[in-house]
This record gives sequence, structure tokens and C-alpha cells, in this order.
Amino acid sequence: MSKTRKIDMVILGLLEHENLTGYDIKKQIDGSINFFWKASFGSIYPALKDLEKNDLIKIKENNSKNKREKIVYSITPKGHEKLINWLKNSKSTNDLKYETLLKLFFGGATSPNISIQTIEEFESEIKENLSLLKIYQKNLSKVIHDKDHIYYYVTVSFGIETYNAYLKWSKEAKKILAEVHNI
Amino acid sequence: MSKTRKIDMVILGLLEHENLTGYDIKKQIDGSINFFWKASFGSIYPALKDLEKNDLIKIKENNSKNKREKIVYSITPKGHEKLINWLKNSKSTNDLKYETLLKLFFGGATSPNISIQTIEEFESEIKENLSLLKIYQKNLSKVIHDKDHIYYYVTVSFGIETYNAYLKWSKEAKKILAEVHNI
DNA sequence: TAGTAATATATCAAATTGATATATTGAGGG
DNA sequence: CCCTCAATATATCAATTTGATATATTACTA
Repeated sequence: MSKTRKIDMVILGLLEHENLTGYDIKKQIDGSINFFWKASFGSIYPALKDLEKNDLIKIKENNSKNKREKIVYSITPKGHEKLINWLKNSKSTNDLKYETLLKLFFGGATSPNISIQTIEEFESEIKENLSLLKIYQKNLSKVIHDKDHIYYYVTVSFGIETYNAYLKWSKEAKKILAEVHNI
Repeated sequence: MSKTRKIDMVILGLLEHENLTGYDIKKQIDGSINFFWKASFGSIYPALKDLEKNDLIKIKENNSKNKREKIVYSITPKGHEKLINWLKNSKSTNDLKYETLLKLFFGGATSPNISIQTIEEFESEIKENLSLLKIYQKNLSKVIHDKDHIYYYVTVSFGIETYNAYLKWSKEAKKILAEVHNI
């Protein structure tokens, strides 16, 4: 079994559902899994070439000769097998890299006001994301009877729960920091 | 102003508080900020060399000649200035990369049991981390009157709030997935 | 029909991880 | 007192990924 690059799994997972170009893949990542997984063109296009070379995906023939050569990929049985194996047998790594928290941890080097400001920027970003996720959730709850949408619904719920916890924490943290003046 | 590598800020932030070796820095990262920020030796040691070259940190002279040459670094005024500037004037990027969620999103390719298992592995990892954070919180609450510890306390609280939300979500998500069979 | 936004692919320097290599120091057991 | 093992300490490198940049085409809209 060849090594398992994360971007490979994202691509295989998306192609399992439908045939896509590299550009389509980027759009789908940005529009759905973005809040827990990001990817850039710089990783997508080289990965597509490697995956094709290893027969995990293949290029759909473009029969219209006059049109521009869009490169549409589809998953192969070998690719499907690899996806399933990853889903069933690999350990998951979950990584957080929050600069907001890092700044807060080092906040003692300046004044509490700066830390409060850092939290407020975080808050407004989270509020924006949260309202977006709530729209997704609302739309998804209409089609929740469809087995395919449940997996999406569950990830959206994760985002909503998490962001709500962030907002609750933001409030408390600001309160604590506001009291630092009086110590 | 030179470019701002994240590892540079972690190092400057830690050295602001006390003088440390590269190895000490790694230990401190692993022991306190680990749940929202990780770093490897492969980034720490080269960064220390660069920072020293640019006068943002300097090497503490080791006067005991017979002892092994441990390289202890301290922050310079220039380094302090850079840290403060980062705290005050930079936009924070907060990144999540959760393979658990990725697998869940693509869960339709296998059976719901596999997804439930993925969540259960996530749950037990989170429970472990959470109990550790609760111990930290308990110890910190004893010294909360000390201004220095408040910043640490606030980041630990973030972890606790977040992990509690994860556990709440895990329960709901498993319930939804268990019902997929009956659709 | 000119201009501009979106589509589409590609590449590269820089940052970071995770693994590996190597050597020293300290603590505890025999 | 010596041996061994774990912890300390520094260093390096291939592989992965980001973020920026380049380039060209297609679709729209004024």
C-alpha cells in the first residue's frame, strides 16, 4: 500500500460522488468542507497527476474537439478501494492551529485591551461563519430523509456546536480579562 | 519589517517570559499550548538560528567551560518589539484540520457503523485531553489572582468549552447515524 | 465589441511535519 | 563503581502543503 497523503483522500472522496475537474474540486472544498478542511490549487493539481499515474483516478475523454480541454477526472475501482481502506483502517489526526489562542497565551506582554480586541476579532469572524452554517443546516434539514445528506448534516452540526462554544467562551474570556485591571 | 513566520512568534513569546534552549521550547509547547498549537524540532532549531542572526534573540554566554554547551537563548529589545507588533497589529488565522470530520463527510461510501466507530475514537481521544485540561484548570484556579496566570487560564478554558461541545456533538451524531439503517 | 469576472491549469518559494541521526547527561540497580 | 536506559540536546532532510503568481480561455454585460 502506497503512502497516504491527505489531499489524495479528499480528492478520492469527492470523486466517489461525481466526476470533477481540479477547479471543481477546489470549489467543492471551499463551499462545503472548508470549515474543517482547506486545500489549495498548489496541492490539488499535482495530486491529481499523481493519482492518475497510479490508476486511482482516470481522465474522462473529452469528445468535443473544438471546446477547450477541461480535464474531468473519475475514480477507478483501485481508487475506491483506497478510499474505503482509509475510512475503515486509518487513525485520524485532528489538528487545531489557532493564532487567536496563541496571541492570548502571550497576552501578558501587552495590555489586556489588546487581548480583548483579539477576542473580538475572533468573535465577529465566528459569528459570520455561524450564520452561514445555520443556513446550510436549515436547507439540509429539509432533505434529511435522504441518506446521502446525513453525513453532510452531521459535519455542519459539528461546526454549529463548536462555534456556539467559541462564542460562549469569548464572552467569559473578555469578562475575565476586563477584570485584570483591578488585580 | 521582515516576514512573520508563526514559529518565530511562538519562540519570541516563550522567551519573553524566560530564557530557554530549543529543547526547553519544545517541552513548553508540548506541555501547555499543545492543544491549539504544535511545533516540531525541525521548525524550532532552524528558526532559532535565523532569529539569532537577525538580532531578535541572543545566546546567553555559557561560562562553565567543562559542562556541555547548552545553547540558552534570550529575547532582545528588537525581538520584544516584534512580538508586541504581532500581538497588536496582525490579523489572526485560525485553522482546523480534522480528519475525523473529513471521514465523516465521506462516510456514505461505507456503512454507518464505520462512521460511528470513527466518532467513538474521536470521543475517547477528547475525553483523555479533557481530563488533562481539567487538572490544569483546577491548579490554575488556585493562582488566578496572579496576573501572569490569567492568560493561561483563559486558553485552558477555551479547550474545556470546545471539548465539551465536541462530546455533546458526538452523542448526537452517533444517534443520527444509528438511525440511518432505518431510513 | 471592449472590458472584466469567472473558469481552468500550472508552478514555485517558503513553512512545517515527522522521521531519523547522533551524542551527552543523569539516575538507579547490581 | 560501573552499566544501562531514559531523558536531554541539537541537527538535518524528504515530503506535504500553503499562498502567491502566471497565463490563458470563456462568459457576461455595458
